[in-house]
Amino acid sequence: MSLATDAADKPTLYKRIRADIEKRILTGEWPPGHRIPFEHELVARYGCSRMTVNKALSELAQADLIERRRRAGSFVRRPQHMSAVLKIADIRAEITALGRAYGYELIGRKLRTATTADRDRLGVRKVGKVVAITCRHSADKVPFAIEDRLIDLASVPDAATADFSREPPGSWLLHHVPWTEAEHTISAIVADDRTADALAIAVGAPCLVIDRYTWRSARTITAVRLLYPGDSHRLVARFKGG
Amino acid sequence: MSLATDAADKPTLYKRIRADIEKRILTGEWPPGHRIPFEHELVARYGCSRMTVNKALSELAQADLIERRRRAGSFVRRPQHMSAVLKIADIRAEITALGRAYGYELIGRKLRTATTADRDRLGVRKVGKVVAITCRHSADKVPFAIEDRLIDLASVPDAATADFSREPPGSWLLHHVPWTEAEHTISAIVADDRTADALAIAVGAPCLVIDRYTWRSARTITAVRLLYPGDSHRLVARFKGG
DNA sequence: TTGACTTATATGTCTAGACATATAATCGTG
DNA sequence: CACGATTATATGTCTAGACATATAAGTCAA
Repeated sequence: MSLATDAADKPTLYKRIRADIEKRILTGEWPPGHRIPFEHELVARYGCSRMTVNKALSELAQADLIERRRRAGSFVRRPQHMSAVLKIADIRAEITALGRAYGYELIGRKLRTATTADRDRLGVRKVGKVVAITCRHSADKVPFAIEDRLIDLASVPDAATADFSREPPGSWLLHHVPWTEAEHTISAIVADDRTADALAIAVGAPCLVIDRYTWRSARTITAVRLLYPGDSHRLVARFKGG
Repeated sequence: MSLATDAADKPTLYKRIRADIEKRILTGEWPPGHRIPFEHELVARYGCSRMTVNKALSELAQADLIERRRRAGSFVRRPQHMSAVLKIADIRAEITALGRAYGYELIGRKLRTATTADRDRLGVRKVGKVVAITCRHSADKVPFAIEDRLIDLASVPDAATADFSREPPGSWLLHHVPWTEAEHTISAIVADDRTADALAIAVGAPCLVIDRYTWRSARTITAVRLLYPGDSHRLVARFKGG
């Protein structure tokens, strides 16, 4: 055993190996495309078993920092695309996290057989029932966002009887319905009369729009459009890359 | 040695174990907070060694689907926050991927000692040199985005001599400078005179704004503001969760 | 030159153990 | 009952092997 570089291993060995390699990649010492030492070389360098270096390299591969190719070796991945993790919290959580008082108001709720427009929006072909909800979220009594949502009752039957007059549909869905995939589209618009009125902003003021579609295994659950005052709301996405 | 459920293991064993557990979580059979069987129970169920189930569980933990607690067991994580992966590609790649002709035009480039405003924007305290660049990206001759960028020369000395009259600074940086972290802020504004003119849109039209700050190990590299016509540009974020 | 076959090799997966360590649960004591 | 000490236990890490498998590289014949 006798480690080549044992230097008081506070963290565990495989973590040190992983950190060592990560550092060289992130500093640019090992640029994209560079071949990382073979497992047997790292085994010799760190004086450990192959399973240990394998664990370190596997985690780096899972994090997309390196690419492993049989017989060829492991290589530093090139910064494929700048991808960012956008945290889109439940609105209530978002507001309370800011230390502001959360307010919620149900504006409208309709249970109806899906219209052509509804089916188009949800991306379903079968005719079925849907719940359409419009509501307003506020922070310290100031309008924060307008939510316009459609829920497919074929996927979420419980939504027909859920009480959305007190609990926002977003929170209810997040806690009652498991989802597997979703898609956001972010765009900007200017407020028309109705929007301006609902958000208590001027007509022609900028608004940030988030359209979100949520599925559970290829089955649409809900489609929602969130409207935020564009000058006061910001989406923040932090990310890491190589 | 004699699998309890061996059923023609096309994928490898640990992958099947991982997929089995993942499925139960995603279908809601094991809701957030549910305790996953102990490793020794899974060892008995699948008739394999502990390292194999450990690998499956470790990957699920790395993917944030479960949480592991010593002595207590492994638990399904509650859907903490809806986090989305926002792919923000290099603009040139984004446009060519749409099958449109990419156009680039350098509007202004200045090398100067950082002003107070520059230092504030880059988040640096020391006085140093910066490069300020303004340029326009277009798709099929139509203005697509206006880029307003500041590069810290202390972090990226090569940027002083790089030729940004032909290559967009975003592409150049992505291919020449490794980065470790970045932050995006997305908001909406309405076009003022200068913006409207540069994007060939009407004054008062909505614009999507992306402010991006990029660092390499706590050191600011660049700050950029991208302005898109809000009605024609959309940011798409797909994501998966539990 | 090209295509088909062979070989060497790096990674992929797995085993049957081991000791370390954090911590939930229990037990004892003031 | 409250609180500190003890114990049991599940995960965390690691080893020294093994065989599987994809594939880069080399070999040879058409």
